[in-house]
Amino acid sequence: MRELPSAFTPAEMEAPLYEKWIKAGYFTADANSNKPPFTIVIPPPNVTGSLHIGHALDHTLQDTLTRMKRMKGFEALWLPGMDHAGIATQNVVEKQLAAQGLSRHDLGREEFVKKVWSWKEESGGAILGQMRRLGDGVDWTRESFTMDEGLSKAVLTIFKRLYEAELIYRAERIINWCPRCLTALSDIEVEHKDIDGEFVSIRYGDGDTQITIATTRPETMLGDGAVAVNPNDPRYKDMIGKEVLLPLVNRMIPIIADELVDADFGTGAVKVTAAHDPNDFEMARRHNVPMVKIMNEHAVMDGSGTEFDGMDRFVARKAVIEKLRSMGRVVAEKRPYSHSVGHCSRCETIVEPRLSLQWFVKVAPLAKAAGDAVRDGRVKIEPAELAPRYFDWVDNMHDWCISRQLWWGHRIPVWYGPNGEIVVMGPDEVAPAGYIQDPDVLDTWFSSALWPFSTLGWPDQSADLKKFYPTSVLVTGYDILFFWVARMMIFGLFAMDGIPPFNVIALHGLVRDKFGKKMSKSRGNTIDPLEFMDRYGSDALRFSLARGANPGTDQALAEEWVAASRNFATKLWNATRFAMMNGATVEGELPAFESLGAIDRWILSRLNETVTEVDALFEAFEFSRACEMIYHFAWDDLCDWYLELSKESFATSDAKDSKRVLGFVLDQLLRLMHPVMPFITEELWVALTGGESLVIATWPVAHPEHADSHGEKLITQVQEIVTEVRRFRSDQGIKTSQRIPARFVAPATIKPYESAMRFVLKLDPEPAGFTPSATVEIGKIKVELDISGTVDLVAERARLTKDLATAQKDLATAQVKLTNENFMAKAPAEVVVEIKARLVKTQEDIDRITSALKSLPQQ
RNA sequence: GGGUGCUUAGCUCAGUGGUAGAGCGUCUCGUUUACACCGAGAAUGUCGGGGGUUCGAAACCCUCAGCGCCCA
Repeated sequence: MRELPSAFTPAEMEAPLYEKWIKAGYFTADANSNKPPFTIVIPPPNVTGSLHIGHALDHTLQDTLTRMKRMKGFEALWLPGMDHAGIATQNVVEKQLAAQGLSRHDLGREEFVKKVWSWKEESGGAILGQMRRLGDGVDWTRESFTMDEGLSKAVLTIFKRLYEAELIYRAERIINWCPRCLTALSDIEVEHKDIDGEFVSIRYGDGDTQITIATTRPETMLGDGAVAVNPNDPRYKDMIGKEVLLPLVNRMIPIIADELVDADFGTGAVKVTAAHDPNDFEMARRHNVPMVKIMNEHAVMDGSGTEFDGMDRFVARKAVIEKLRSMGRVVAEKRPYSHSVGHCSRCETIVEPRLSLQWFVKVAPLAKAAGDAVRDGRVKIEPAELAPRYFDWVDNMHDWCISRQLWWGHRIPVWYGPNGEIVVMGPDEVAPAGYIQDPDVLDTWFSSALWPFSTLGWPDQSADLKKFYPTSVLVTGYDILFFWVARMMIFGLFAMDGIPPFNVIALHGLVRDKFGKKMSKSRGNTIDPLEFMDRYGSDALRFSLARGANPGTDQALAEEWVAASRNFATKLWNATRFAMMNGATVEGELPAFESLGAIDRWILSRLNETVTEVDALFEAFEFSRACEMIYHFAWDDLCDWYLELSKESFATSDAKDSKRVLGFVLDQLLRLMHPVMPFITEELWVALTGGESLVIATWPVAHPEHADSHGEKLITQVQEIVTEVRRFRSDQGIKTSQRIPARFVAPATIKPYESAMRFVLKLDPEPAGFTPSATVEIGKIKVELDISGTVDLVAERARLTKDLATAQKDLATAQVKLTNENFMAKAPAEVVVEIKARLVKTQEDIDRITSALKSLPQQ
């Protein structure tokens, strides 16, 4: 057993501990072991990203589960890695090039991709180092990257299989286009935000045939192919089938009828711009309306054949309105008009719906399977209340646009022949000579969706895949339920013959600021987890996050709370140090439970309850409640009561049994806390036990034979006595350090703990001729005190009066119930018994306090 | 507009039928040899409003109000 330094210093102690674990290879999983597997794949962070507070939470929970399962004897694998983040990464490197006045086209595709790889090697993956600081017990030997050779092979394999199953197709559709990133986006890469726009009513047509449409995007009228009204709208019934003049363009366009048009919205007539709006596109397909493109890829007006060509879309909007106004065709203008507009989730640019030829995944049949896996219970969503959100998403999923007009990513494995042939190449297949590969790459999430099995070696039937698939649990924020989770489910079920990629989806919430506000750069209320780790240690940050993590709900985080967790760590440190100084030991058998004193039995009983509860709570992903229990056991039960009540025996006897009990309790507590606070517990446990490492120690097991309700009641009484005497002392203004002669008048059951109580309360034995000047009564127990000087009668009267009022209130509540016939007739017997007991006790209290008040000397 | 959640102590949140809880903060006292990153004591709530079910409601139902999130 070695001596503990006087304080825990995270900055010095954490990094070497992590090194120790890595060197020992504790986190390296063995696919050939005969232990049952426990697998978590990390939701892959972005290669350009760094650790933010949301990661810190997500990782803390995953690490907690993995470490606990490892201690429980599972072959635990927590697999780390990153995704290649197509747009984000390409943006980073293009920015660097731009600084030198270059574009990616100056380099050419091959050179540019090389450049991205070297960026990745030099500056990518900052988050990996930060994960080490957090203490993530991941298996670095299995670190994966979506662009790795093996994972790329998985991408080619599944693409080909999906294509052959006719679940991937190419078509010209309206997609979300980012005019800045110059690529298509999927629906989930678009964020809808309300903006202050305008709503303009424009008169189309002349003479007899006139109709007023209303729009938020006047500039797109240059591409209109029709005007649509609801077929049941009496205002326009007669106009259906007629043609009106499209102003500015001077083209005649038809008036069509479609159910999609909401007669109550705007003027009830809408323009149909098939090539620039998804709803219009649908209507146009039904009615054979021509699709006129009037913008180029930069969202600059192009091909309209009007004076507006060459203008940016927003410049053109103003110009078009101005021109129409001058023609007297603007009937109404509403400004500002708040409406929802899609923005590129990467660069915030307003997305342009654009008609273009892209590759899609046909998701309906796949999504149905993903929904069913949860519906029929093969996959559990925790908390279950969030399942409806999942269903809502998978049951209404649109086809997924997977092609991206980027260079960084998995290039679409499709080759086009000279006569329009299309061939799809799997891994190791070579396209026929003269064929040209599709220039686009796949959506990053296409490869992320394979993560739970591509990282384990799929499509090869590897040992890892056999041992560790399906993964045990996916831990992630509910905010990305749609992003990765649904897609991993879809592809996992397809690729792995119907076996879902995880058994449980455990969802947590977002970390918010101390007032519960969402963190954002613009608000300036973001929290940097690295700063908090610097200041308070990783354990403190982890404990704060885990303690706040109620399933599926957001949590607030404040610096003061992380400081409080650090204080808790320090408390634990000092308690262990104190225990070791007093000879706490883990050597030898634990003494027979029945032979122990009530204080020792009590702490063992409390430990048993804590172990049982904490284990169940962690298993149920109830991190907050588990941490809460640990906190109260360690601080209240162990430090405030057990250690305090034991001090007297440690000081005056060899306390052999207590030393062994204390050693046992601390040993078990440190094991229990290790998954959440790995660093400090490791340091303490090794010092206390001389063991190799907590990482590979066994998880505490419950000791039902230690459950001791009688002992617990006894100590509860002891606690009441101590608290009441302290309260008396405080009310009387007696310093805690002042010793007071006292006499205990207590039943035999309490007698054995009198000396411990005297020690805690600084009460001296009564001298000869002891005359008490005050009495503190707790039920039938009396503590008579001889305080030097006079008793503060005012304070004493106040104390007793307050107690009397409380007792009288309790008595009244009990009486009301017991005189209620309905209550007596209908309430369960055990409740009635309880209330009756309460009545008796409060009545006794009242009698006792009343007489104490009477016997108090008058001023 | 559709869906969904929330409203409990100054702040952030637990608490799914039997006398309202925690952490942080606040107030008072205290250098008692583990710990001042500490100890002891204290104060603080018509559980958003209204109605209902029940012997009994913070909890279950209805309704109103306010706030939030997701989707469109």
